[in-house]
Amino acid sequence: MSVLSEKGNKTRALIIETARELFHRQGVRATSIDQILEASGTGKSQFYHYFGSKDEIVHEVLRFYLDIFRSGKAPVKVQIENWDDLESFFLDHVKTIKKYDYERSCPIGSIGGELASENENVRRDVNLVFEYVRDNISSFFDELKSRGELKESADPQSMADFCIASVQGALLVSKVRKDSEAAENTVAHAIKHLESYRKIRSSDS
Amino acid sequence: MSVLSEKGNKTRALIIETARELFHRQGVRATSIDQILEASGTGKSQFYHYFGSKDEIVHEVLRFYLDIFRSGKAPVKVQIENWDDLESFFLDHVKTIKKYDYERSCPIGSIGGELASENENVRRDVNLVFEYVRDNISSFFDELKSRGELKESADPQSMADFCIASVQGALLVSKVRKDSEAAENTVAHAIKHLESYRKIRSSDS
Amino acid sequence: MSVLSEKGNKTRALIIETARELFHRQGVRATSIDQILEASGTGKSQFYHYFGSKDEIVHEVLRFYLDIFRSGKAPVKVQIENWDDLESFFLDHVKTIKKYDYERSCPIGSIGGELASENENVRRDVNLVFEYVRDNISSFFDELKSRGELKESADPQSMADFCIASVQGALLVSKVRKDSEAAENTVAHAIKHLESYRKIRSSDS
Amino acid sequence: MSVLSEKGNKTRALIIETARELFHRQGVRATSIDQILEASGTGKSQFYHYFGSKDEIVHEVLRFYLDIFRSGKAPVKVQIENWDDLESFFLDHVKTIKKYDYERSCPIGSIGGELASENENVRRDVNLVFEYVRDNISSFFDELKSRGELKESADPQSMADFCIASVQGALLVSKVRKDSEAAENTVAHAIKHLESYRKIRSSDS
DNA sequence: TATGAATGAGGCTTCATTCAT
DNA sequence: AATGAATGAAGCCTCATTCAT
Repeated sequence: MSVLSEKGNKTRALIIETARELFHRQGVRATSIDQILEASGTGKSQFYHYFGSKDEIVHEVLRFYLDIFRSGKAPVKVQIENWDDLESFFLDHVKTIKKYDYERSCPIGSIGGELASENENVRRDVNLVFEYVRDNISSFFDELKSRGELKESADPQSMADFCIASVQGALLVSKVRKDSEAAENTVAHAIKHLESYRKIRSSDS
Repeated sequence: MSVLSEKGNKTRALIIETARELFHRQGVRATSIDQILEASGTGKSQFYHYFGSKDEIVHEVLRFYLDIFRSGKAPVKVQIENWDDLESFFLDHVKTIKKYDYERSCPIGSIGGELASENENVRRDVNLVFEYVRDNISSFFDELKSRGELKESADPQSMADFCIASVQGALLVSKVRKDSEAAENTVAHAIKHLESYRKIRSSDS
Repeated sequence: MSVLSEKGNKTRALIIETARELFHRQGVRATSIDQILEASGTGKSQFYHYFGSKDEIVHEVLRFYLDIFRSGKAPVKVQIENWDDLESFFLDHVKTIKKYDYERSCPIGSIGGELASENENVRRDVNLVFEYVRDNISSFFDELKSRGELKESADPQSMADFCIASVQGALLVSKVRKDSEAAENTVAHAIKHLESYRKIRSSDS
Repeated sequence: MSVLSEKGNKTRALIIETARELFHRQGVRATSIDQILEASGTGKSQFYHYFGSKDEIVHEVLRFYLDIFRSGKAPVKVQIENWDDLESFFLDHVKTIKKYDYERSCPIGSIGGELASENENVRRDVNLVFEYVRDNISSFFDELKSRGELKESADPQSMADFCIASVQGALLVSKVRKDSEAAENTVAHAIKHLESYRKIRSSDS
């Protein structure tokens, strides 16, 4: 069911995983196909046996991200059910890039930043992921609102947009700064802002 | 005083300006030196006469951005003196990318996103610009605070980080979405959040 | 008896037929084995089960052509028995390429043109077909001559050479021109020339 | 004025000449760019300094042929002024391929045969050369006719088509046969046929 | 007999950079 | 200060063929 097991093929999955890691570490354009194959220990033209082009593997990588978000296997859970989940959404993003010593930003957003202007398909793929996340977050706010736990002025969609953009910005700036400070500050502000829309503060948050 | 007039050389300035535009439109790696030269109508080795390498022109482009921020000639003013200026800081960013039909994000942040991981010098150059902007914004909050116009809980530095990150995120997401909505929503929330730190609302805001 | 039924194998026949069509449409070098397999719906190593190499399938395709000429199943009959047959030989060639909108030339001659210089076996295979056709045509002229229906100056072999070459040239030029005019003009002249060797004009021509 | 001196560049001319020779010897697809560069002693990427693609050098080679026909520097003169010239047109073609031991056919026609179906630009380029030759030949017949030296039934255009096609066919078949016989027979017949349209036979033919 | 994964050479093209003039 | 030819490494991709199952 997952992208990787779709053809039950290990090599294919290995190539995707290797590409994903390299794209995240150094960007798509900075990653050559030879590099992917060398890093994955795969022979030269296996790549084109499984993927028609470099574009296609970018597509597969983005599909992979959408997939792990959907299945909840991503390092950041996007199925937000309570304020704790929302806070984790922000904090886990920061925690994740900490693993890479703040030398990387969001693997999805960075692909978008690099390629959206030159490749419409990639732009759409990235957007699909963003939309999935946004829909999940905005559903949470919808839910809250319908339960009367959010101020009337709160607009779920716009708040979800704010969540995604502030996280993207936080990660991008932390990469440029090579430290966590800006990211931590940013998400702290974001969380505080969102909570300002709460009407009643439940004890579980 | 400006980077472009430094050597009183028009060709050099033209190359920088052309490179800047192309880097913004399609990214640094996607822009070849040949393309810069063709677009600027300059000959092949003009480039290597003025710039030692491609890295160097990236450096010059980033220096240019720092320069126009310093001289106030940038499309977005970063010398914030009042709440209107702060609001303009956000709105002008959105207004600026509207000119490009939301097909571009921040020209500085995008260079950082693309190259910070592979080129430490570029990372530092981008960071220099971010720091300049952050210092200006945080000075404004410092000033407010010293005048007692900001709540005690307000932390100027962290608020400035939030400003930069949310703008970067807003522009990145708008590029992926290819529309203004996410960016507008994001900056609206950001502005609202920052204003929540105001103690007294002056009539000029 | 036919090449295709030799092993009673449908897959093998299908591959040959598909290759034949693709070679005719786009040339041998322009046709990859993968393309043949995809077009024929056969698996990758089916090919190497039946054929040892790409060269071998070219050989089989040429054998196929020789085969259909021998069995009279070719779109052009080369067993010439009277002047009508000879005229048909020319006209049917033109009629045949008309089906392909004059975008192809002779499937046999074009393989020769493409590969004769680099592959001696192919050259011989093509030549075998040409010889078969020439022998048939020259037999007709021999027959006529022995019946006293041809002028003394007529040389059957040389006339047969002329037949083949003028047809090959007509088809090649029509492909380059992408219309029938040159081909029609050429074969009309060829026919007229050949008939100039007739001594008595029978009513059936 | 010639294609080769157009940019006054020796390397460029050398590449074209080398490509031309290799295309004639082994075909366009069988000739790699590396091979052209190695044979011409040129560095690897000089090719792309002068030519945008492999297609472009095919174009240049065909332009070269048109050029030498126009300037009369081709091994075969196409500016036909009398019957001797016409006869030479046929015989010189055969003489020319004799130099290559009948292992090549017409360098122009063979490019057409190989690429006309897949590359419309090449088809047009080849056709341009064919048209130039045809126009020259048909002008000769026109001239004859206007002088009353050709039978009324003679159609200059169609006769010119016949000339080109029979030569193309003669050369193609001689390559497949690897000897001169078929070509010599074919052109002899062609010449004889064309002369059958003469009204008065001058002594100089 | 059949499947498709694996191999590796080589093809076309792009690129940053250097050199000669 | 200026021109553009030359260089060579590397990038993306295609191909014929072999191997393991």
